[in-house]
Amino acid sequence: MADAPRPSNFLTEIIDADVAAGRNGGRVVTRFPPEPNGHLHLGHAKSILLNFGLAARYGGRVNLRFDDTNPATEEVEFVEGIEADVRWLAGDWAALHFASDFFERMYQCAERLVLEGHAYVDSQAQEAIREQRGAFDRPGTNSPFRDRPAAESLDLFQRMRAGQFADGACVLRARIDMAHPNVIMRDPLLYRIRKAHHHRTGDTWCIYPMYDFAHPLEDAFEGVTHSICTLEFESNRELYDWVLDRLGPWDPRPRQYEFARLSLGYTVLSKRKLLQLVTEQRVDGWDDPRMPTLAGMRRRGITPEALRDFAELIGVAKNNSTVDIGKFEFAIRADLEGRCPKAMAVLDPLPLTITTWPAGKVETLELPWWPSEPERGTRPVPCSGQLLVERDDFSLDPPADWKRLAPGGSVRLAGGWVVRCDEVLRASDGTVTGLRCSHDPASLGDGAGARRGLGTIHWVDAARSVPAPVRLYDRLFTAEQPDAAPDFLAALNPASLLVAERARLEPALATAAPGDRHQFLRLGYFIADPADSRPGAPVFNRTITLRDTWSRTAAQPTQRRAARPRSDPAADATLRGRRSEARAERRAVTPALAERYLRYQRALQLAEELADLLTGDLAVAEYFDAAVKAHAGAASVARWLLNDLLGLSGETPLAQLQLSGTGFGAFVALVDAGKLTPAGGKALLADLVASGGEPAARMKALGLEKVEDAGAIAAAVERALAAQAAEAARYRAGEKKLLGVLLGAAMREARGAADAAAVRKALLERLGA
RNA sequence: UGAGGCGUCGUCCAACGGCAGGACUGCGGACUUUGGAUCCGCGUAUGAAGGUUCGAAUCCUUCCGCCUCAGCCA
Repeated sequence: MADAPRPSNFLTEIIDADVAAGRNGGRVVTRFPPEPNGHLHLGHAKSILLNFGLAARYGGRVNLRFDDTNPATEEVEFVEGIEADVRWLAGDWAALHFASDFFERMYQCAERLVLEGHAYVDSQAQEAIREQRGAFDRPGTNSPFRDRPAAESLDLFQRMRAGQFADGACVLRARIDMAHPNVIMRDPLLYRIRKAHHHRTGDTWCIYPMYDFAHPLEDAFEGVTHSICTLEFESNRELYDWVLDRLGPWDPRPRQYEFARLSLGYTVLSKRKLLQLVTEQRVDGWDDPRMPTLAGMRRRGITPEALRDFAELIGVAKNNSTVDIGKFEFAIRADLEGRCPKAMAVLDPLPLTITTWPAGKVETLELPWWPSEPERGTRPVPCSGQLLVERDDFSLDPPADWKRLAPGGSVRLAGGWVVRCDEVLRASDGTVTGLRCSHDPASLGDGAGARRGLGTIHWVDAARSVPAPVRLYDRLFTAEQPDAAPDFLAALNPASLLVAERARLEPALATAAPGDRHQFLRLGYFIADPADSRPGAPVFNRTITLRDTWSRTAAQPTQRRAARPRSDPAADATLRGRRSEARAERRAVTPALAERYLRYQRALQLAEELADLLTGDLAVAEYFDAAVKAHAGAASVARWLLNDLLGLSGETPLAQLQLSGTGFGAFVALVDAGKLTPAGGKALLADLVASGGEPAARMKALGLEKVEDAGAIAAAVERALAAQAAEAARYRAGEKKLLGVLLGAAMREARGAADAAAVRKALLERLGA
């Protein structure tokens, strides 16, 4: 399993491309960068596994780095906890780093920024800086200190370091652009004064770098190639690149990528809320088995392997999504099923007397730890005429499909005999206090008296079982989305921890070592509590119940959710687009565009929509003009430009393309003259955009000239059918939807140069349709 | 409102112009000395509209919806 190929995702695609391109010399270095201000949880597990997994997959390295740039909230206790958690989950890292180890280098980088005019010391108060930042739709304003001489900023910055200013008196800011559309880029803070004791550097520093300055530098110092973080840092990437671009050169030059953080049903995964649960004592500490922390899950009995399987199950993408908790539970059960020996315990005992049992007789059954694989060993299980069974397994008034004990009914004792309930003992208040049963001595063992349809229940011997508390953990929240409510504590499950104080274990479980796991037959998976359990005085935690198809039929969660909000087509049709409006506004202030907008419609006879699309940007309009000058077919020039060229050019402005407007016009002329098929046209255009050249010459060089020769088309069809023999057979057998595949293959054989209708006709004839 | 990102079965993830697939859940069945496990079967999903194309989840346009950003937190 460990060697199974990990599924690919958008990150592996990026890295595949990087490795193929030889970027960073083919190296792959990742990092997991926690801030030591809390304990790791399941969300971090996804990130850890991702970073460790990527490093392993590409033969690279992964570092553990503590992002300890804020002395106010960070503690050594968390450093130690996090190291233990990461090691438990993912094993060893290549190198251990602390951001604080880089403080001197970061400071030198900051001085360089100041010297080169990219940063300045701002002596304003926090409130002034905040007000000057502007808003999403309103540019900010410059600080009065923005243009103070570099030498003055440098002196101030050095005095900040020397401790000559109080907290908040001044800050170091990047000089970028207070009107930047990305608010993050409006002269962000780089350093602040914080006269606090740091858990590693003590009182050496009184200025500390901000995340946006420190993080890219830490990555660069460590030689990280792929810096993977969560989606909310997308806006910060621009600043990440800004910092590195001004302080390089770097080798490797790190790049930041973002993925969607994990969100899980019936669970909260936010440090703040988890901390609140702990401080308000809603749970018993960070390692309470109900907590989604690594420490809690470890104590709950969940294994690192289960977590790895889960991470693989949910994948990695950029969609914000909430994973069904059932998926998590599936991963846990699947893992535990394979590793837990099975034994018996009774949580809520009900005495059962076997009236037909010889008085005083005690028999010892050798029962397999793994019923389906008896060769893996057995344990002795004592049995007498006085047993204990689960109270839930008896019903005075059973439903029709009841398979357990009921008055007059029979059931098999797991690993033992079939018993029949002859008499029910009840207290004066009606409570059932015991059962009297008769047993069939011939029903023990394989095949002997086997009876179909009989239920099986677990049991322990009354005198020879051992009492032990068993903690029954359940979901911490009753709402699937606790975060959705104003107060997530309202969704706390009052029954998330129930203790079975009267539980009895079969003797073999009494000596379990802390951390030992077992399946308790029919009840679930349990672990001897790593902290509180002792051999001889066991305490068990329930990791998870068994899948239960019987009880779940009672309370059925509704499968169908509220329909996704749909857009209203009628409204869509009548609404004018914002982008369209933006283009109209640009035309209103740009006569050159307005003039073209009208001319395209009148002189060139273009539809209004096309004219609109072409006149939102002067560069596009000019490119179009040049093309039309070279080839008068305005409508098809417009169509090819808008539908194909814009897609192919991507981020590159048209003016910077290898293919000039004139060349593009020449290209469209070829298409319009019928020298090229549309498919061939697309292939040629892609080539021209990628590598330039003269259209007609490239067309000939690439062999894209339209093929009309029937013989050539027939040959292409033959080659396609030969290559797709299996699909062709399936098509002939009736899978008509495969025509597309066969046609596609034939078109490719003809390099897109053949007329599609002709190929289709030839193909259908050849297939005997 | 400015910028950035994301929309595919109930849920999560694939499909990179050519057969919309896998996993979870649910349902049904087989088997069973765990109502477990195992095995088999069952799918009304591409947010909407328009365009390009022989062919669109995928390319273009427009609209709709959701998420993130205005800490001297990370």
